[in-house]
Amino acid sequence: MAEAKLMTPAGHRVLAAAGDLFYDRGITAVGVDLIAEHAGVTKRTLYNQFGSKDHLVVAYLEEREQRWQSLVRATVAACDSPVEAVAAPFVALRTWNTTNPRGCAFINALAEFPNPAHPAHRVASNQKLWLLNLFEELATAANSSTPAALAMQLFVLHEGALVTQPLPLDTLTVSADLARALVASNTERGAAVHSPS
Amino acid sequence: MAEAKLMTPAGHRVLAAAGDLFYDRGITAVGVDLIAEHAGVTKRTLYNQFGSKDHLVVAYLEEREQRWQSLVRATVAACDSPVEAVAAPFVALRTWNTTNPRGCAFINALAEFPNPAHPAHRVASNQKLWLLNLFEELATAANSSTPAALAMQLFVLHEGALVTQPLPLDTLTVSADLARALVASNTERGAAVHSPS
DNA sequence: GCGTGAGTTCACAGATCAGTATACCTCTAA
DNA sequence: TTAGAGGTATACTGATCTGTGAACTCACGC
Repeated sequence: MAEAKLMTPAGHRVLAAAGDLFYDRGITAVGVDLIAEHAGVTKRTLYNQFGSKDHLVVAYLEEREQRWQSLVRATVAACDSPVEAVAAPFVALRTWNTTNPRGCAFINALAEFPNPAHPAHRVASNQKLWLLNLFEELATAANSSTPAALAMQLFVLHEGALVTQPLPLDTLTVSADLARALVASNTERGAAVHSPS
Repeated sequence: MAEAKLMTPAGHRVLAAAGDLFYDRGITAVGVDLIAEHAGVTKRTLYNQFGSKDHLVVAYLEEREQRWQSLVRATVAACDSPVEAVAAPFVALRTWNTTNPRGCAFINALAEFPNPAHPAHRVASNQKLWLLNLFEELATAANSSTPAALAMQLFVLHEGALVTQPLPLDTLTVSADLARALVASNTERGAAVHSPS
């Protein structure tokens, strides 16, 4: 991730081309020849920069991870209150979806690499746990009575909205609304629908 | 689907082997040679029975679809009340997960075949819409005030529990509990946390 | 001037992929 | 008895895959 600065111009073009192609068509469906061609670069250069396709896949996922986490953090920082901030990832997701309409790259990577030992699987898995952890931090900061349980609920809602994105349904609005209702009933002293066990 | 009866014994073995391998390792990662070997069958027989790998993939998804829908319907039928039946797919999912611990085959198929024109994409997509439709029917039968909105909420929760299955978390309990709370507040005349728009 | 590193060109290895061809075997039903 | 369906065995095609080898160009900094 910190290697972005010391990456060569051709390396950046390769990573950009790989990003578009992997995300649009799937990782295993895209060959290195196609990536090199789209980057206007020789296959030799690709291998000089990244060593192997697996390493390129990891770089692709880490690049997206960084961009997504930056967006979420900025959205959290822009919130007026800690309570509002708990639902910030849902707001960030709405922004994100406008430029990333083909579902979640990490979920797709988990599907394409079921083996937990595969480096791409680990990156994607860690990304999901990062979000769950963030929800818990935000819930704690908002004085939730049961931050861990609330975080898990929000996490499930978030992933549900993400994974149903390829379908012609507006699930994001549904899940974001429900998330805000859960946050409200779990932080204010109002009547809770459901007190998480 | 109805062709299961007129499938040859070798054909059944092929479909069974393909089912295991596709589900465990991913579809594109498994070649026809491996399937034929695991089925104790010649590649010629595989092609005589299914014509192409794509057709075999479709048969694999349809077989799982049939098994999953049967389980859900049986779970619905075993419920004592219409209100209880609305959450039946979550109960069915708990049973299903004990023998299918590697996530949702349809979500994985959507990730592996992003092209909506691909027959495997269509089968998987239709399966998801079937579940959403079932939720709406169940919600209507339980006298929900807003069955379409409730169904969408339950659907998102269900898919969220499914997609987070590869992670070491018990998201199913969380989403099932929350689902039941939503059903209760949307069918009884109790205080609703949130009235869906 | 001269070396160094980034990039190119292009050929090629070795594997694996989906799918086909040919010839033979065996059981059943007409 | 014989035809045909289901299956086996084996070799093969042609494409595509990841990855490498070796020689070349070019720009920049000492």
